Amino acid sequence: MSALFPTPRDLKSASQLQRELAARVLLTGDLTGVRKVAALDASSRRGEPLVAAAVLWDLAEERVLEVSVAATPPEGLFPYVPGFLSFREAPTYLAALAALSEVPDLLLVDGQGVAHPRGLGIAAHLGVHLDLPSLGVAKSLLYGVPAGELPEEAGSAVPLTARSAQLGWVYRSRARVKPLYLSPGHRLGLREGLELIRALPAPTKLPEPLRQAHLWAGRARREGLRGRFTPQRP
DNA sequence: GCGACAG
DNA sequence: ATCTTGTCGC
Repeated sequence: MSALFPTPRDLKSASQLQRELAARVLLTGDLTGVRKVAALDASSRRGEPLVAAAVLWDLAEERVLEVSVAATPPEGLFPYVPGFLSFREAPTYLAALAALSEVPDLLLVDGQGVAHPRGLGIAAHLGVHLDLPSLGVAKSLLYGVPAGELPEEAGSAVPLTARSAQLGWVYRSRARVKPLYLSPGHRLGLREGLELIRALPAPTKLPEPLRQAHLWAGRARREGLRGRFTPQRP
């Protein structure tokens, strides 16, 4: 169920590993058969466990099916270094995913997909590791250049580019809010990634599944919650 | 050498 | 990521 997630001993070997895994990334794939997505987010404070939440979301019914929470003690955490986020957060995400009652069809991850200096943001890393389609949804830019001005209207998007190639999209989920940075992680096309995000409800800047994951991770950290939860059906 | 830098 | 009061607006 859960294979090894290698933790490099330094940033040199970490970069090497990223380049190797980036070569396995597949940037094609559509949404056929994608019914349930798992949204992942984490919450942490210095000196405390890092808490991750996985929210299983039903695309057709537009609702949370279940939530799982996992944590990793501070001693076992890779430090946060820009460009190496997956080594810090992915192990806890894998634990949260393993605690779900079923395997999702696609991962929605808070962070970059292939819009990364070495082509392996956390969404791409998780996608390749689990061999699952994945999409990165970041709240700020790490790598790449927006191709032009982003219109103020909700739903607008402009390509996110680097070295004359498109890596993802700068996307406006709501009018007059800061944009999101989308990039496929694995087994998903650029257009399909945008299509998926546009199909998700977005009452706020973040698409609802990710907003729920954010809320659960924060609440779980503050209240010490762990395990699996099944929200009441309306 | 300098600036940038997901969460 | 987290900390943190008030404030503006529906």
